Amino acid sequence: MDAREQLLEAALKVFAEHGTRGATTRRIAQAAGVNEVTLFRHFGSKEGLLRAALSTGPRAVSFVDTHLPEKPVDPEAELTEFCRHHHQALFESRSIIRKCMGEFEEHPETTRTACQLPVMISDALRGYLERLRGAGQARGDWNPQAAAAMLMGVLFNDAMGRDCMPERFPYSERDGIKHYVALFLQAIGAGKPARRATAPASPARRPARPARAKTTASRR
Amino acid sequence: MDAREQLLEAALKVFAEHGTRGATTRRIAQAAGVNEVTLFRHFGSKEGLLRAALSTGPRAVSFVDTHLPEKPVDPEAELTEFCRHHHQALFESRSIIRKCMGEFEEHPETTRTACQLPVMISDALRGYLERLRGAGQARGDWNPQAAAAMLMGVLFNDAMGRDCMPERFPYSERDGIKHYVALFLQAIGAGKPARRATAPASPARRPARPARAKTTASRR
DNA sequence: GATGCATGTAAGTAAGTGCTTGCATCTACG
DNA sequence: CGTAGATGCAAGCACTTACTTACATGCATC
Repeated sequence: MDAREQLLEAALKVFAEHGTRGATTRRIAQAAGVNEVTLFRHFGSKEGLLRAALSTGPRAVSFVDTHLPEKPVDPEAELTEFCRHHHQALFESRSIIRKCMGEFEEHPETTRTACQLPVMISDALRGYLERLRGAGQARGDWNPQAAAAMLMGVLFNDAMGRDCMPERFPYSERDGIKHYVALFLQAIGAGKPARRATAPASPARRPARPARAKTTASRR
Repeated sequence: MDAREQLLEAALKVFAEHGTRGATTRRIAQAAGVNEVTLFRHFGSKEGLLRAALSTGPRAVSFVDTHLPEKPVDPEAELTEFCRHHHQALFESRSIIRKCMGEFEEHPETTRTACQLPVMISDALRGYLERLRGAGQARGDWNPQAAAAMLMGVLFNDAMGRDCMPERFPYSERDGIKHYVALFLQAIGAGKPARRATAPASPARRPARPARAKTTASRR
């Protein structure tokens, strides 16, 4: 309603499509349905508007809540939940993320602020993985930071590549996450124990794993 | 030497720094040490120059050789080799890759051609993983496409994020790859079997694994 | 020495860009 | 009613950008 809000919203949208250089004041004003002069009256300059839009927008779009519990109970369910939310957030903001990445060389400071969020999420995931292993729900001497990078890496890769190279992601978003989580659980030694797949041998018992609070739904 | 070559080289460099819109003909000509008019005489238009530069440049920079053998022998060594090369290629071209990604919405066709390479590499990796499992060197019912996405995802994530969010990658490039490969081997059921994590005991012999053609260097 | 070819130089054009100015209009509120 | 503040509108300004034109220069080859 308010011209100011409309401008912020339009700025974000035009920026996502055309980047800083392509987001001309004329284009933004038109997208906002507002006179170009009003833009300068409110924000002083194009740079001011973009800064305002980028500092408020993505903060609202994304979220600090990682959906990872303090005390791990059901790693598969919890990681799936995390992946779904994180992937969705990435996919929704993919245009803006790509633009920010592309402008890293020219506007490092803008990109830096945009990077704070993934850094925080990565930290949260790393902490969760450490707790998981501490509680004996995962085994191995893997590096938690690298493991976090691995999971967030696939999600990022999927969210960024799904639209521009669909051949690489023939499965649905939902199935993809299932596959990623299953692989990841194996990687951190928290996967399903007995697995006869191709070469069955002895389904050796796996060490203590606390009883599930709530079971996960899917299991193929 | 040749003005044409200098222009192509300069175009690629300026594009990597400023993107399509920021790569002005003046800037490119100056970077090439050539008169601006010469640019138009050779390539007709800025678009023509950029197209020529982008179609020759990255093809030379990257490589189709994935370093993955037809017959898997030593998965750890082979995947490490693959990761090193792929990561290095990604990291070296990170500026151009970021720019292309950022311009996907505006120039989908350009981005599409840039995407052909990762698609091919992904296919090669998927094939390798299938062969690996077929030969009994990996176990589990994981999805090969998703597994390929997982490994390429971390590499991509690392190569793109290492400079703009170093907090997320506190380890060296080399160590990172070691961690990723170790995690990945576990994920696809090709990791080291016995693993007492924090408390090492007997360096128990590992079960049948075909004799190494060439041994890998490091082993932590 | 003459011809042709690649390049440099100078100038200019039309369009777009960020931003400003001056003035008219509308609306809310005393 | 009157006034103040927010907005629209038209025009313009200084600058950049892609691209063109016209002409001069160097260099190799016949």
